Amino acid sequence: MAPRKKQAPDLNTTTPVSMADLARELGVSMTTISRALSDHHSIGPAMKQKVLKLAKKYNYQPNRLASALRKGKSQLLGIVVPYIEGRFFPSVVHGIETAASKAGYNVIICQSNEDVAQERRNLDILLSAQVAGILVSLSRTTHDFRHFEKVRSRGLPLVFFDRIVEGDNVNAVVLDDQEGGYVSTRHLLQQGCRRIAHLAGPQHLNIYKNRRQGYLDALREAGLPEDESLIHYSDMAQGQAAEGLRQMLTSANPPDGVFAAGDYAALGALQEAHRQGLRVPEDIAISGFSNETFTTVTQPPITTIDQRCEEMGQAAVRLLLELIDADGRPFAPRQVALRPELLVRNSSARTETAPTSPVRDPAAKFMEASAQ
Amino acid sequence: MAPRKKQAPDLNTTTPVSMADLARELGVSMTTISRALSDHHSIGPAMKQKVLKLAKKYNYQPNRLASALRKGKSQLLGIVVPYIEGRFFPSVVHGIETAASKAGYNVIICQSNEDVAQERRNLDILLSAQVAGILVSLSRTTHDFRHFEKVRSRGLPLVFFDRIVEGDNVNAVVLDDQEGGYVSTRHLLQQGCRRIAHLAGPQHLNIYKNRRQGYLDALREAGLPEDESLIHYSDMAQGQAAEGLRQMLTSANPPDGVFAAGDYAALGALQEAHRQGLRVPEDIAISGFSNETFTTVTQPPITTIDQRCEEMGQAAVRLLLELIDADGRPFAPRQVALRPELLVRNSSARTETAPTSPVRDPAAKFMEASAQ
DNA sequence: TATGTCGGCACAATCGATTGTGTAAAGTAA
DNA sequence: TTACTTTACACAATCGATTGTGCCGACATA
Repeated sequence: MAPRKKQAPDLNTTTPVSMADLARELGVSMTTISRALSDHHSIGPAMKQKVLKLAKKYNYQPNRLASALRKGKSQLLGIVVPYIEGRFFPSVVHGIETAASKAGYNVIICQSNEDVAQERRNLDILLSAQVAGILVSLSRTTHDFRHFEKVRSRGLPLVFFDRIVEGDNVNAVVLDDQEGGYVSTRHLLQQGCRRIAHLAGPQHLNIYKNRRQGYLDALREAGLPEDESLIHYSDMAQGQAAEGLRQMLTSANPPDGVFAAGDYAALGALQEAHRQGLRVPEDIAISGFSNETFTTVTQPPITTIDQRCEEMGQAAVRLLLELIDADGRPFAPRQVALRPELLVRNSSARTETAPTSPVRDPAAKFMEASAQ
Repeated sequence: MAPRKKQAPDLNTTTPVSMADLARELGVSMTTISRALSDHHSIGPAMKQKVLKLAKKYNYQPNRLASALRKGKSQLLGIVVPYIEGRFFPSVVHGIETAASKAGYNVIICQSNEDVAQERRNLDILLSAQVAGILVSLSRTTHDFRHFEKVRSRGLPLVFFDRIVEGDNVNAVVLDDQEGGYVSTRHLLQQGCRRIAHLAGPQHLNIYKNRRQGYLDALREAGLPEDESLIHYSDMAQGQAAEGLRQMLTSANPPDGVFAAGDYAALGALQEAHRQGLRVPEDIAISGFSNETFTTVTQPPITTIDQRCEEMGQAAVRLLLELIDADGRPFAPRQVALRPELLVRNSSARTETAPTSPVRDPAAKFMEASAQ
């Protein structure tokens, strides 16, 4: 029935030592061991020392399962992301894991693969794993949010990041996309651009809508008119963006700057500009969005917006830990908006004295380690 | 003492239903519930139906902690990687998570940050979390492997991937780097190159040593001499590689092809070739290694070797699951070497009829979703 | 009818750690 | 010295699920 204790089943495998083993060895109760290890006041210093020493000697490792079962809470955080690929999500996960482990938590990670059903299953799994909190970035197919009600009804801390449930009764961390569009466009204006095109993304997605709004804000602030003929809508693919720019360049009054809502679109624009024999940034300045790795290796490197991936992960964990610490006490939901960071590179820097890009080159870290 | 049951502590939070609740409701023992849910033969079909129905009605979720505690094994796999950044590790993790969840396991992920001490701590954490198995890619600073002995002594399945402990008494999955160097070089030969330079990496790292060996194998097979003046050693940074190629191009007998052991080096070579006014691939063909995202967006796109990141993750999980299923029974350690995949792109494809690159463009998947 | 077999379910121990309460002995105050 | 507090530890229940064994009734066999 019970696995035989202290008896190697096969070869030289060892069963880990438990508190009971320590207690037996010292001739005290398990209570004493447990409290000594957690530095409880009701245990004398002498006894504490003895226990600590023995634990070290036997290399005692507490069984987290047992502890979590008894306490009703594990030291695990759950993450649900659409996928772990590309540049964005891995970086956020990196930030999450780093912040979590610093706080003594470990993370169990799930992918929804952009599928609501799997997102639902993932939540169930995390619930049954008794995680202490959950971090979620929604799948694209999630339009019904009832499965999160189950999490809330358990009183389990829940924080959304990047792809969030809109509303002010949720805890969430996002990038301020509007600000990103604004600073990008303002930068192009500062470089002397007066007719700035915008390669816009699908407007039913908030991120693209907000980036466009930021673009418009900057134009208005500069006293420039909103000109729909300078805005090209696409799904942000390289080729489509290039085609969009090509059309605008044939007009009587072509643009002298491009704010692309995504780096692939910016790349398409850059290639199209080259095809048209335009100099970048002298004839046309270009900026993108997302700080994809390749933006540093194009000729010229592309000015872009860094999305603060790691900071987003860290901020999400901070918020989640606050919720955990609140432990069910009333907590006013909070939405955090991270300030995007403009990385000025040569695709837009016309003046020698243009602010140089801070060292946040995502590639730098891996150049010498390109083979992992 | 015990958290009050069935009593909302605060607002409208609910405690999950347990087997005991179901048992009470049906007036049967917990044994019956447990066995009915696990389809045990000693439970009648009628009772099974009743239990299943009630479980569904109350949305019963088994407490995995309790189950794992009792059974001594959880449904969790542990991953230890140096970091979750760049292109390689996230993709492998993606493959791991996908394969694991398909098999009913979830993964808890740890970063060593290239630090042995943290790698050690991570192992301890995973042990105390009672994971069913561990997947490891070594940190760069790991030269002492004793901490893995603890894992083995617990009889816990252990599989290394990519950065492995050398030897034939470990289970491991790697890319066949030598094969990668071989097929790359052979491809360049097929394109008509006769003086192929090699931008090599640090030879104390196995991956670079093996890539170089594959390069030499292909040359020998083609009856070409080994020429050290055509090999430039560096740490694979873009600038260093460019400088290396520049020197070779000034020689009396310049190369007409370049096999770079890394994509950043290949990029440096490409840029240098352009600076020298050379046409790529007509005057000089270039191929890289790793299939970094940017290789598809350069002009021309760079031929490279895909490292089968996802397949590596999946293969590692398959091996780990075999070990888990073996459950301590003798198992002959196995080392799996994945066949690299050559992606022919225009930096090396001289003929129109050159084999076109299969659709494994890492960027394609995210082009339309560049904003995550 | 007596014995044997099997299906169907309950008892109770168990995994390992936590914790409210009980209870001695030691220390302090009056 | 008596009463009271503090110190230091043990008892035992508990978290929720699993499982070897025992038991009872039903049915089959001789």
